[in-house]
Amino acid sequence: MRYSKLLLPTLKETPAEAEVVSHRLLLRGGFIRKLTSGVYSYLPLGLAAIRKVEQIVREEMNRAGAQEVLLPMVQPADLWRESGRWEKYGPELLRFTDRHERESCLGPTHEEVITDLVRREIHSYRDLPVNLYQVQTKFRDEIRPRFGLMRGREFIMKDAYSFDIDNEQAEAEYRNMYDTYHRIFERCGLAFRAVEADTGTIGGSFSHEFMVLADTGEDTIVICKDCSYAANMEKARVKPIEQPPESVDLLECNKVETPGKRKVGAVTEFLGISPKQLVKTLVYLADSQPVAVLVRGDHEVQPVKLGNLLGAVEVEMADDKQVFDVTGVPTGYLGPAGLKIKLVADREVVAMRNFAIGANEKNYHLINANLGRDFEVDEIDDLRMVTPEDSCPECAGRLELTKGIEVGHIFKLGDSYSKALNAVYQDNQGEEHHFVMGCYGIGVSRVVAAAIEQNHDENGIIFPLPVAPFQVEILNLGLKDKAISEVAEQIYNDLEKESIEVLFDDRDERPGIKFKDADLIGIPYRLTVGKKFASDGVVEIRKRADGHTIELSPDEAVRELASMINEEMHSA
RNA sequence: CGGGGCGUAGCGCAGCCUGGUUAGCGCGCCUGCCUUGGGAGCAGGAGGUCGCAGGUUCAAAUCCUGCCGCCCCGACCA
Repeated sequence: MRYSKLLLPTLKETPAEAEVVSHRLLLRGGFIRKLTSGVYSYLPLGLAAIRKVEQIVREEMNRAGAQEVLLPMVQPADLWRESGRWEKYGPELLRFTDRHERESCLGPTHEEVITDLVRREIHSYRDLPVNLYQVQTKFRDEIRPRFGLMRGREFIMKDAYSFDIDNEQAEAEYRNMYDTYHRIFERCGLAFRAVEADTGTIGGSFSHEFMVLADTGEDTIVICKDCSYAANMEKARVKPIEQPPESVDLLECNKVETPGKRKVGAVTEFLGISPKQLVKTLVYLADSQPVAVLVRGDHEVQPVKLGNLLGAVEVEMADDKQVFDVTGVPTGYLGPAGLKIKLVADREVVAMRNFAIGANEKNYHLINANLGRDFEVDEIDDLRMVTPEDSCPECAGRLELTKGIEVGHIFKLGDSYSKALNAVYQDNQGEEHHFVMGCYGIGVSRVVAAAIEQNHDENGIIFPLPVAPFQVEILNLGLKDKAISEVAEQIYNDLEKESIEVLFDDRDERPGIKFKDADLIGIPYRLTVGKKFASDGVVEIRKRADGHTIELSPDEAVRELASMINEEMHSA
């Protein structure tokens, strides 16, 4: 492709709206332009990168035995009512009515549609298992779109749905997809990790997220340095402590005045104890029902774990006023003893002895309180966030917290959708069973953003070869010099003959501009034809990632590039 | 939705507080000259409903009211 013919409007300055690096570079590099909040147009370079990811995804999905389909984006409300999600899904589902007043929505995901298709077309165990996927634009009316392609309202997603005869087969397919996802992200040249994840609103029994490791990621994940355990913070288990504490004498529980001491730090300092000897009482609203949660003073509640324990969809912390309305106690002095609302405790609290709690009275705390003697709780579970001080729940090894960008998510769905939509097949006895389903998503457009978040420097993008819009960029720095231009043209033709994807910067621009643009758009290999050819008969190959430069004759350069690229593409 | 901020040329901004000529600056764009290994230089030029609608005023980018859009911080997710 000739640069002079390409719509590639690079920007010297960063548009004010872009905060994160991938957003900035995608805008500056002329990959995308915003139409409206969370909705972007893909320009040729942006599309090329998207296509690269799509191609890898298709090859690996096909290899894994899945078949590609393309499902409608506009979906009837009735189908969503059947699954119960018309009510459940919330405002993220963009709803509208057509001219006949039929209610519809824009597909944020396709469990309903695919299950409907399969229930109509597949009736026999002989046609199973089946895994159907598509690559399609999804629309989710995000509360707050941001970060460019990282969290748009409209985005390109690969979603796959598997239908199996039983759990065993479904789990085999889940593993198949787990392996396939590993291959996909490896081929994309990304550093990533599969982590145990919460199943969220899609539901189902277990699930993994695939996280691209990048400091700018929105999710915090926990990985074990000593084994393969990795999990999303929402899900990360805390290793149960060895039971129970040596026999400690239970001291007498006393009320002490703690004037104005509300925060854990202030209270413990005042009392001369460690935050580990205090239990804090936090009030949450779980589907609007108040519940008090007990955790050790230096720990944090993990709301998703709490929601799972309570079977609640929405869990939020109560504000000071709500707390007072529900308990009659100002925040800072809440305690479990005598509280009238539902009370749950983190597992670790059980092992504590003689600890401090709020007295449920302004300016007072209780010391030497003990669970079982001074108060009871309704339920006990792992409810806190893990910390780097915890050890791995699997191997007791060292844990590390890192940031990640979720680019893929796989779920074992079970039969929740097939039951809701009454999707059944007959087994070899003629008996009807519900399909056992799984679903598997990859945020294709997000993968491109994540690749940039993970691979860039101060000058611009450094694309991994497999997802780069072009593999090589040729700079002709001697446009007015016939000999130089002829060689540049020759190399361009030769590389294209080798099926190498090449962008040829043949613009009538000064060298500085070409170099800066080349760095910005991040094509992995740069081949410069300039005055060194005139003087020494050599051209220059430079690797964007490490700046490594070699000088070769034009013929050698073509051969060298072809072999480097081939090797790199096939080593993954 | 709650909290904060912004809307002036394609992009980045100044001007607004304290109303008053042809609304500026840098980058980009067009023409010519010149230059050609890291976003050159000179000369000339095009480009603006000052987000929209009302209002106050002799006079509004500037003051007031309402609306719209966008960005950032929290709850959602590929």
